Amino acid sequence: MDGLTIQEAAATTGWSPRMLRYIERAGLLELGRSPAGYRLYGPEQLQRLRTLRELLARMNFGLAELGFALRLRRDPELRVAVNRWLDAAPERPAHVAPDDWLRWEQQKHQALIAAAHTTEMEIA
Amino acid sequence: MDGLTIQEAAATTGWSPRMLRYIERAGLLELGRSPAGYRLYGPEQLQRLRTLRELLARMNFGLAELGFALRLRRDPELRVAVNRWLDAAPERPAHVAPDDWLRWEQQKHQALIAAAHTTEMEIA
DNA sequence: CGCACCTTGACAAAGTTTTGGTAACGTTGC
DNA sequence: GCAACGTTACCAAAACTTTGTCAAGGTGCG
Repeated sequence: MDGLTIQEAAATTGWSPRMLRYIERAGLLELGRSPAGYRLYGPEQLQRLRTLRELLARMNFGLAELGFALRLRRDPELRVAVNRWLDAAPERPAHVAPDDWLRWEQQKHQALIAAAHTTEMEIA
Repeated sequence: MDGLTIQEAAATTGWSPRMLRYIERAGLLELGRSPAGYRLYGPEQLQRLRTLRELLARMNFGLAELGFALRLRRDPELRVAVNRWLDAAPERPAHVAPDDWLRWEQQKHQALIAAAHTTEMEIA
């Protein structure tokens, strides 16, 4: 059988087995199965899982959001509806820093504020 | 001054004043302000707010997700990164119903399962 | 057989987001 | 000037997501 088992995959990708199942459930990764139903992680899947880690960390978002992006590209009706709504949207990105977005409102970790790179350099 | 105050807007759109501020903060709606700093809701904004309610209810997602869609269309780097990752993704939408997505795992409201319209009619 | 792994399903601790409230202070209009 | 509204900032309850863990049972292999 070609493919690592979930525990081996966890070891080489840094995800926990629990999260590997979660990711599959979210529709973000398709896996082969052994005759007995064991998940099989091939080189391609392992690569994708590692990339996924970097992506989420680097761009600062989560599985739910990626899941929505996927849903968006698969469901034309949804895509149209969302785009239509957004098309009438603000062109000037307001004053919110690109990192913030839907993630403020937790003035608990106010340390984050320090990292704000005020996007204010194209006024004139 | 043309535009309703937040309380009036709340009354005609069905959102609470709290949520109207939240929506603005999320970058999903741009508002004019009175000289004194009062938010001003014009017909256009009111319309958008009503549409927004329908959209979220009908397509079953939330403000966070819409915020991500907005972020996605404004941040090219993010868009490219996400698309590149998804491009290597499963073409056959797995077996998950379009409503589910990242919203299962709460077997508490199992009533939802009844509404699942199994997308299984193009096998042969 | 037996041990270490896999499966799914459930419960639940943690962590975040969502939403409401309240406090402190400014504005509007009678 | 006072009542009814607006503003922001903060705290906190509720809801949801994320992640771990455990139970009941199947698989792989020495």
